[in-house]
Amino acid sequence: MAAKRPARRSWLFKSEPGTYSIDDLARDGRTSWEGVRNYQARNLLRDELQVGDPVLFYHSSAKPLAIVGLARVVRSGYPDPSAADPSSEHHDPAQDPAVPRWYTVDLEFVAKFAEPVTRDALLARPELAGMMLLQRGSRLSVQPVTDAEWRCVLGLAGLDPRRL
DNA sequence: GCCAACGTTGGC
DNA sequence: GCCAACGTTGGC
Repeated sequence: MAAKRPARRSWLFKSEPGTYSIDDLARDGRTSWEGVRNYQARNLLRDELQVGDPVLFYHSSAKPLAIVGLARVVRSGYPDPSAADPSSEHHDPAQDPAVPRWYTVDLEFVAKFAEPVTRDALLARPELAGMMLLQRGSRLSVQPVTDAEWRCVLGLAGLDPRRL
């Protein structure tokens, strides 16, 4: 029997495009996802995200609200350097330097959708009714995405999930 | 700009 | 450990 490999999991990252957009990621090619200051998201970044995991990139507080492209995890969780940097707006003065409190991962640009998959389009799909992004009050900025949700979103984007 | 939802903080 | 106050997120 083949050795069991941990299942690859899919994720959704939220970002306000005025802060960091899919175009910024396309330009940079790769970025460190610094500044997450929520323990639930921190736990995912630190413990769950693995190199190679695919990521949906969502624009929040934007027009339109939409999933706008794809990224990939290229470095798994490591201590967020901005937390220990007094000059950073994300500096956490309460963090003990010896005990990192916040974590980040590195993302690589994969694709920008030809047309954004809008929140309205997502809401119109019955099979996405349970998607975390669409639950009221869901504020988590890093969210797990099921395989079925992933396939549905890529279908809405006009992409074949099997070819990625 | 409003406000619901939710997380964090701090007094007790 | 409870819980009220407060701050933030983010859709509308």
